[in-house]
Amino acid sequence: MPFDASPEAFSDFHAAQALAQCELCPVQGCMARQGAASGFAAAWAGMLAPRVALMPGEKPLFTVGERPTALYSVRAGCIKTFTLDADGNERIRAFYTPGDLVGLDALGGGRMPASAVAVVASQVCVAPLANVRRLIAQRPELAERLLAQTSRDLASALCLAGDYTAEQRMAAFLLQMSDRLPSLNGHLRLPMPQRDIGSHLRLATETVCRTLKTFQRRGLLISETQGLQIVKRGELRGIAGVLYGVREVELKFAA
Amino acid sequence: MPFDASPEAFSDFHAAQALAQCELCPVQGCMARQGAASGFAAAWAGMLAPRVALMPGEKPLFTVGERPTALYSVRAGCIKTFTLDADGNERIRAFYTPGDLVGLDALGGGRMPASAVAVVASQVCVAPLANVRRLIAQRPELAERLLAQTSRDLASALCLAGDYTAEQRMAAFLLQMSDRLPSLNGHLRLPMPQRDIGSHLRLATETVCRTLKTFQRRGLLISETQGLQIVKRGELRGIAGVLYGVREVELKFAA
DNA sequence: CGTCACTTTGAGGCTAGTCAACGGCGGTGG
DNA sequence: CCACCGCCGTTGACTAGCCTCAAAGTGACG
Repeated sequence: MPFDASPEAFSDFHAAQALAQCELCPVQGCMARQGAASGFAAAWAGMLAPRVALMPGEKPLFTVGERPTALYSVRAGCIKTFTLDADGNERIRAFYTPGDLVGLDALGGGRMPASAVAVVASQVCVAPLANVRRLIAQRPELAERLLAQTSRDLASALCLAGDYTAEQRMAAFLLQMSDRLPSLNGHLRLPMPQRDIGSHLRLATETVCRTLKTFQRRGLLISETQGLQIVKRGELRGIAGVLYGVREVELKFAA
Repeated sequence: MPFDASPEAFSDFHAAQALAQCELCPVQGCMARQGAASGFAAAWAGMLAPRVALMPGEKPLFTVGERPTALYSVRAGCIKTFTLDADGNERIRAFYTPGDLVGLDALGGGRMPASAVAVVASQVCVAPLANVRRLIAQRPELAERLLAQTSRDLASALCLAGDYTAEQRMAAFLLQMSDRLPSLNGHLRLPMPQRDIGSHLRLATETVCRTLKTFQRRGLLISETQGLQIVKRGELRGIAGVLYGVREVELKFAA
């Protein structure tokens, strides 16, 4: 198969994603909220390098140890970042879906802390760091947005670093994905295989599978080929607990 | 004992820490490197609220769920951030030692994702967010520094989120602490009890203790009352692997 | 219709957690 | 000055959750 990830080559599903407008981009996203700063979007868009298409199995977007040269805004598809352990196994650090910024964890050091490849046919916008720096100097609000996004990533990474059971992790992961991925009337299609989910959540693929089955047996969801349907979102939230950003539980702590 | 954490009340050890100059502060830190921007340090220092003294067991620096109002630069001592799980157990998200910035993971959301208390008698500089924002508008390089620091925190949090053994975690933690804490000719004094270390590394306190003993039995370190001495730093690095930012191992991956 | 990657299921083992008990140290009060 | 108490660290025995290994089932695709 030739290297072809143009929108035409996408499935219907991905075509829908590709059509998502640039408001998805966290850098541009809050424009509407902030009103003003009308020239900002144009300034950001104007410094982007040409968009890049990525297919799974193709060349990585970047590789661990490289010098960081750009930030990447996911426009369609799904990107994963990972490192390899001593046995050559992937340790997936994060999945990035349309609207996410890839590369924020490299801004502090001189080296990429991970490699990045596409999980499915994907498109990313490339923002060269030199341009980003220049734009920051002109428009400090860009820095604030990047900072806010990095901060959110940090908060969720710190959460994932905690000690939670397989069910808690899976529940939180599914809820998160259903928030971030477009669902076609309730049917959620997970772009990554269970092996990747496990590698991200620190679970064996067998455990991922078994946990899904358990959830299904309890009627929390219906698993389908290459996807699933969440039935009892509330109960999943209860299982995920703190891992899913809901704060109702905190009232208990006062007691 | 009254609320008194003035330098005079500190032990010799903490007094030494308190004397650390403001170059520790990551916001000011790279001044020397960057040369130029001479007015920057003064601008930063000028907008700081009065320094705060904290004692363990006293009122938290901030509490989970609060609206973020400031960033905090640790000047002396040790601060930990944590949340409580359903059973009321602490889950320690991070330790902050002199030179660290606390609160970066709150910049993206409207709520503090954790509470913060002192582990030992500590002092922090308070940088009100309103002032920070104002200063960012004037001096974009501040945003870049905060971004770099947040990015580093993110990279290390993503690392800690991975699947590693008790020994790997402990080795990485000890190496990190020996980098960040002042050591008196090789003698490293850990400010936090083993229970806290375990809560941070997702290990039972018994496991922390056993792992330390194992390291000692192998001659990697000598554990002392309230501290330890690292003997074979190289071997500890080998155990920590990717968790400690050393990249030598990567050569193996090429094969 | 065969291949291949992914998913599913079962059996067994290991890491680290839990539970329980003890020793040491520092503070506190008689 | 010493007995007491509480926190912390230490050690052992047992347990549980999850991983490993193995093998069969399923779907996508050439």
